Amino acid sequence: MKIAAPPWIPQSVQTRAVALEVLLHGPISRIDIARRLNLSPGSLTRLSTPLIESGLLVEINSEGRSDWKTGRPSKPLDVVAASRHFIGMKVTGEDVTAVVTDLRANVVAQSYRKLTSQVPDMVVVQIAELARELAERVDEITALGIGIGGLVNDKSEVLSAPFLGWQDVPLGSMVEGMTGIPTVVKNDVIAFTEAEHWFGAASGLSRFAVITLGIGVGFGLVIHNQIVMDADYGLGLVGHWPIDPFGPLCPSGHKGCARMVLTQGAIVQAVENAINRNVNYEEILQMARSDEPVARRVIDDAGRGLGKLIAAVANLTSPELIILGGEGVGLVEVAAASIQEGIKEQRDPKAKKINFVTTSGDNMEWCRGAAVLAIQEYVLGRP
Amino acid sequence: MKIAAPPWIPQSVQTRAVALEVLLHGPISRIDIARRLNLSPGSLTRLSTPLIESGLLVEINSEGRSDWKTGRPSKPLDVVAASRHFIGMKVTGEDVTAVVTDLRANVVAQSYRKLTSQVPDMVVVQIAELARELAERVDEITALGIGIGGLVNDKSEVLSAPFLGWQDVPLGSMVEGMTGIPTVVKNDVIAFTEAEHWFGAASGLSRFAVITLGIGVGFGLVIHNQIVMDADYGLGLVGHWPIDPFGPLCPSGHKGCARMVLTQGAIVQAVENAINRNVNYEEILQMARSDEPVARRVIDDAGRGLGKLIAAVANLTSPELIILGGEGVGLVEVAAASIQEGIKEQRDPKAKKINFVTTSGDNMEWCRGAAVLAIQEYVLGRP
DNA sequence: CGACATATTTCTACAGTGGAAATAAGTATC
DNA sequence: GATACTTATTTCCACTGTAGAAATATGTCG
Repeated sequence: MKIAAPPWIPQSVQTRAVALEVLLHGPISRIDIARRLNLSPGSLTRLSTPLIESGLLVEINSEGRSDWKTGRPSKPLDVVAASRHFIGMKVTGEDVTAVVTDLRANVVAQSYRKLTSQVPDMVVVQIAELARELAERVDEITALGIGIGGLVNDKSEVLSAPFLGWQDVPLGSMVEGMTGIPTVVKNDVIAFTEAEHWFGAASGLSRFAVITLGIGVGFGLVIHNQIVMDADYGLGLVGHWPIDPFGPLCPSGHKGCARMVLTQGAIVQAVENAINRNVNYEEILQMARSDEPVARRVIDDAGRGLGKLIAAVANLTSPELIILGGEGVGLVEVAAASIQEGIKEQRDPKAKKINFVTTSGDNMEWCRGAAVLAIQEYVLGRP
Repeated sequence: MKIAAPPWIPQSVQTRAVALEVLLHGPISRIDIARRLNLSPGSLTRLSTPLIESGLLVEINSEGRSDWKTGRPSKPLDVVAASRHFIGMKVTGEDVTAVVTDLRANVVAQSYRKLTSQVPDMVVVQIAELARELAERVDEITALGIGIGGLVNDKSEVLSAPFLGWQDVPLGSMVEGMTGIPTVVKNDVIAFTEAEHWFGAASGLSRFAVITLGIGVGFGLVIHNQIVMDADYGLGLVGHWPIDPFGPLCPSGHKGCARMVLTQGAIVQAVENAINRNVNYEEILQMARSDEPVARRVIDDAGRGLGKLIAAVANLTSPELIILGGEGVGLVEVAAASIQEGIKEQRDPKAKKINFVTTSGDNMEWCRGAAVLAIQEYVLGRP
């Protein structure tokens, strides 16, 4: 397992800016970079040359330039995505899922480990084993990112992780100590949001929101190109969002809050209570599709609630896009009509239409998000 | 009436940054500016000298430096606030209120005019008269800002202003043409928000929210030091915020939305309906204070609703501060307890306490806000 | 093939920066 | 009151990174 990697070209602020521009905005010509960064063409030659020589960037053939014909064709620059590799891990109360990605967060390997214990020291051992296993599959690993549901401080210390019963666990430094790989730990929803921002549906947007459905309800917000976060981030405040004044009571004494209406657990519970037998989430979605009345009703209630939440987010933060993700995102397709109903209830008809998209709902998305944490740490350096 | 004013020192980006730092963060020593802007002390001498020579900045005596004793005392720099004057106007369906302020948005004169017509051409004539009248009271006017309730495009064109029945009125250029004063027009809540950001309770904060109560319910949001705004801004989307599922029906068919619960008109209406006589808003607040049951109930319902709205804003946007303003802000003191109740209903007890403050509720605040639009336009120049 | 259009490179003058050292202006100590 | 000390500000200089002009590269079009 090789860990060291060529350092990101930290030379000047502008060199970094150029490299970042190429990383985020794909193959792009020098002249376009110059325009985006307000630099002269001459400066761009100066800045890009050492990046190409170092092997981080390459010139590629422009090929199909449909809109332009005349003039010297540009030689777009692109990052050599495979020149660095990163590990991303998602830690839950039961298991650790992990992927290896390249610089553009493309997944090149993955693995999984069931937790045998929730004691921090034991978990760290399993994380380290998993990291070692994955590191064998590529030349070298540059950095490791871990996403975890809970309150995380300063990219390393887990202040509280309810699913693991953790309190004040310096996970980042523990893993770093055991693996030797530079490690960054952050909240899982933040990781997911950053991944969408850099390499996902929100690429290029400066203002968007993320709502994740799964075990809990997560919320991420990017405004003016930066994630919005404070010390409370990770408590899952949006899980308390009141959706149905007559809904089930949550442990905090709230009636019908988001986590009691939108989560997979809540939906399964509601249906099971009514039909008196065990079903799983996917089955419920299927039942709703074929208009089985109980499932249909529960799904529609959730859809309407989600619509109201979407509208609330849109009304307060005006995102260009809302991304719906998480394992429970299957709801969105089945409840499409009731989501629109919910939106309509809370949104001025004169306001512009709310754009939203769903992600695949694949569990690996969380790992990819964690890998993006590592990529960002590597690329942006100490802020 | 003199209009021309010494131009803001637009020389270099950094010179502007220094001037802005002094404008916003009051008397401040060169060394502190250097630290804030990440510049060397030497650079600060270079940058500040021409600003002092031009008369925009002055050295003042440091006087009481309570925390430090030894070393050469600093000579803090301050802007000569009285060196420029600005007009700020708030236009409603019935009247125009206006103030003259200095560079720090301190009010030095004010005036008022009842609108004799709502026809754009006539309104512009009255605005121009008012501007001329105010301009006589100071040496010269640098710029004019107008705040208006509605959708405004590009600092000048009013796309729609329901209270005036306007549609696509190029108010900015009309006023500029008639007065010769550089004019900027924006939404009134944005103006209010910017004023709080630059010179009000949110000075120095990078993330805060504003909720205004009055004829309508307004919402302003600043995140990462920039106002959050899109093309819909000015529609008053937060006025549709659902507060009471059993509340009065609004013209858009929403039940108990914010404007039907929180506005002065809604509160007066609710009380009058119950007691069968005419009362005004201030009387109702007084009645509630002495626990008159109808007023108490209406005020408490509004308070609880406002609390829920405050909590929603806090849950989604994590502001460092929420500022409550507008003519109807008297509600906040009288309904303090029920506001806390409303917050409690929607906020995780583990989340940190929400900070909020109220402004005076003086109508002049809107004008001051409009003046800040003019100040910003002058200081920041074309962006 | 020559005219044209656009991208990229080369070259140069120069503005703006950090950093060291000097200077200024106070307090603390004896 | 002299001296040491502390911090703010200024002076000065070497140097980096920039824009901008001009040259060059490389394609399309007629």
